[in-house]
Amino acid sequence: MGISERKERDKLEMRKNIIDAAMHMFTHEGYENASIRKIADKIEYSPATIYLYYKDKDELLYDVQAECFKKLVTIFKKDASAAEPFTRLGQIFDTYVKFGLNNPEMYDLMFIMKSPMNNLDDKEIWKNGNEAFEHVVTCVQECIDHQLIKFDNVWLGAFSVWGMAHGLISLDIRCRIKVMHMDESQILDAIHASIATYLNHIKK
Amino acid sequence: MGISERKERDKLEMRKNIIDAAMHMFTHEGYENASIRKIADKIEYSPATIYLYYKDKDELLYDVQAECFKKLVTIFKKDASAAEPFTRLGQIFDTYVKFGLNNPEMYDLMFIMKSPMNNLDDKEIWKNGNEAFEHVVTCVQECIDHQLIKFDNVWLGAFSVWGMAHGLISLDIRCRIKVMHMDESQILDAIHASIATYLNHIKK
DNA sequence: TGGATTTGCTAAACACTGTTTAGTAAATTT
DNA sequence: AAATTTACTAAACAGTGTTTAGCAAATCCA
Repeated sequence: MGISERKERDKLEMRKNIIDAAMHMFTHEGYENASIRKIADKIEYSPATIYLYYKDKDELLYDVQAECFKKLVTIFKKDASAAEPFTRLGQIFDTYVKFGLNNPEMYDLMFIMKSPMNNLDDKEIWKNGNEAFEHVVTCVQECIDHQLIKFDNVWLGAFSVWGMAHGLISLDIRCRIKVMHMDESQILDAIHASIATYLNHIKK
Repeated sequence: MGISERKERDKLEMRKNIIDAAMHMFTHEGYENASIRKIADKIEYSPATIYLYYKDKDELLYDVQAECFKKLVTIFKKDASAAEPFTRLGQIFDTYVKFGLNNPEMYDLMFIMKSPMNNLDDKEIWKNGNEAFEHVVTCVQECIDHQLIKFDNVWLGAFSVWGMAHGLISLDIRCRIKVMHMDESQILDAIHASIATYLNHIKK
């Protein structure tokens, strides 16, 4: 009997429906305005229905986050594909920064907001972020193998690179760069200059 | 007549009262549980009273943030006071990281949360953060003057240093380091190792 | 086919949140 | 002593995430 299979499909379709609505709400109206009620409105169901498919808002946001990471990984594959490892490291940096600045709401959900991480067990690995991070790890590993950067520990290298990029982006997104007398384009220049300088500093 | 002066004092005292209660609530129960109602409860006034002294929650949090920065600057003066600039740069780094990891709620309010920055005009400078940042700037300037680091632009140097430190701390505070198979003490080691490595890389 | 049961969904409520309004009692001024 | 200003609050408004009770429609079993 294919009924239970169809129901399984329906269930997944409904979840997809909810995720899409949430994602749209999120990127077009901002997180503040993406309430369960409004998401429910968008898909023309009652708010309570969402709780039949998701235990709470955090669980839903975790799935939306997964969607965001799919986009980032796709962009990584497209725009950071140079064969030469150090060149690719630079591309990864640029792609990451561009993604963050062009999609602040997504970046927020992926790397800044508390919410979708609340449900994650302390020991559990963060599946959503893992694939994207592996891109960095692989690249850093190749750089080390070819003696292109001043790191010998992969994790340390990948973590440092990520840390620098995230620091710059998140300070900007959360409006903390106002300690300097800079307008928007100057800030952008500063971010890119910082990254270029950093790459220079770790280059062997 | 000293009456209006006393009233001015009373007004300031009340604001101090509110700030202290908010700060306590914030650091002891976390931001999520620091509602206007609970802060009002703590100082034994009605919630509406707080709105006689602050236009909204953001404005209050901005003052609490100021208090947090006072603490950071005090610690900077105490624990990052080496005369030798590059040594001091390392101390600033360590102090900053230690402060962030020991006071995640304060760090959140100072550098991650959207809230207290909402009221700030786009062109307005961020007074709260400025003094602390000037510590970094001064130190980086001295490092450049003595040709101790591979930077020639002060702002770029200070911004990069800050970006790296902030990136590592905020990824940790917001539970994003779960991409690596690490327990808490390993993460701490990774953060310190990243900073030590970074300092090594920018050292001339 | 027809009655029992399960499924999918929702209206309404609960317990919160930040914020505003209308009104009151006390302090101050005239 | 009367008028006015000040300091404060109870109650409401509009919103939030979430739960509960109940209702039709689809499905299952006789």
